[in-house]
Amino acid sequence: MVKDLKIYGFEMSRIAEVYLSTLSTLMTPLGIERYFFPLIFLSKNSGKVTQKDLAEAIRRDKVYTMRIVDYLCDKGLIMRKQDCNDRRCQLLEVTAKGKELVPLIKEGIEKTNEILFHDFSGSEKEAFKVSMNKLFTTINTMPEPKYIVKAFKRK
Amino acid sequence: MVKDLKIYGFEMSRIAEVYLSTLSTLMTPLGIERYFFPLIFLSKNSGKVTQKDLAEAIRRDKVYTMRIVDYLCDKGLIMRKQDCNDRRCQLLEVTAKGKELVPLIKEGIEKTNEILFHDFSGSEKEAFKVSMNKLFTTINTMPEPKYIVKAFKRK
DNA sequence: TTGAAACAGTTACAAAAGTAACTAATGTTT
DNA sequence: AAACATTAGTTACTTTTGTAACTGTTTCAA
Repeated sequence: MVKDLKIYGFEMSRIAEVYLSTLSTLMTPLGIERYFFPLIFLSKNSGKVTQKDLAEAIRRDKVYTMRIVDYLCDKGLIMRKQDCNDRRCQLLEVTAKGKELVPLIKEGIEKTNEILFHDFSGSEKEAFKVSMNKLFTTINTMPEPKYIVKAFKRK
Repeated sequence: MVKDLKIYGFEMSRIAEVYLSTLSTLMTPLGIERYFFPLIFLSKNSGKVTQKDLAEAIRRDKVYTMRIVDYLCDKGLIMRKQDCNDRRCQLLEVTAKGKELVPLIKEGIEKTNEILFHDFSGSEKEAFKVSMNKLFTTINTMPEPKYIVKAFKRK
């Protein structure tokens, strides 16, 4: 057991990097290089969510989230709209261009999954998905103050 | 199948982040906040490898690798030693202090794994490890030019 | 043997991400 | 309703990471 010890964090960050850069390479010619997950989230909730809601969905701070929104606005994929009820908020609306892109992103994801999981059997894929969901649930419900800190501590 | 589509890259990068920051939190009081994998690699090959070798092992460019070496040197965990045969190279040697740290890092990894995989059965853990190895092998043998680019493209 | 190419490592600059302080709007308390 | 606290979003600054150009050394072909 000790002999087989694994630093999953190291491998995972490499795999995630390759995963996202593969997807990025596939999608760049179509007009979006990153922030696929946020765009998909917004397309499901177009006009109904604020930056704060997006920040919660992607579990990132509001500055990072604002940069994503800036990026997607610059690309003409979403728009900020003032919320009439609360002028502090802005509702995020996916444009026609953004909506067209979503199915293409999903194709890109499928293609990326095919590349990376090419040697996985159907049941292996299924088991892996279940495991990832478990891990994701675990990290999203962890008692923050005890162990978890920001991505990396500064002094 | 399409309905259950998953952007693994997004989840993985979050999981990796939490994983490494958990480990970081556990290890910081002991004198090392990051670069656990490089130190473990170097401890297995103390005095026998160069920065280039380390760069290959962690699959990173040489500048990033140099920064890791700087960090570990600053902490007094490794030392750069001129290679007499080739004065371009420097052999990386783990200090006594560094060697003492390695088993503590392994304990930290075990503890981190326990936290993150607490709801995994033995066979689930085993299957997950196999899957991660497969993925890691896949990304390390991928035909670079076709799909894979750097972590993120700049213009 | 010498001059171009390759190589290990470093430096310097550019882009991205994190942190904290700020602005403007809304809520709350007395 | 005035003073204070809270909230959404932004700006400004710092740290980290990526990229390219550079230095000194070695290799190899003419």
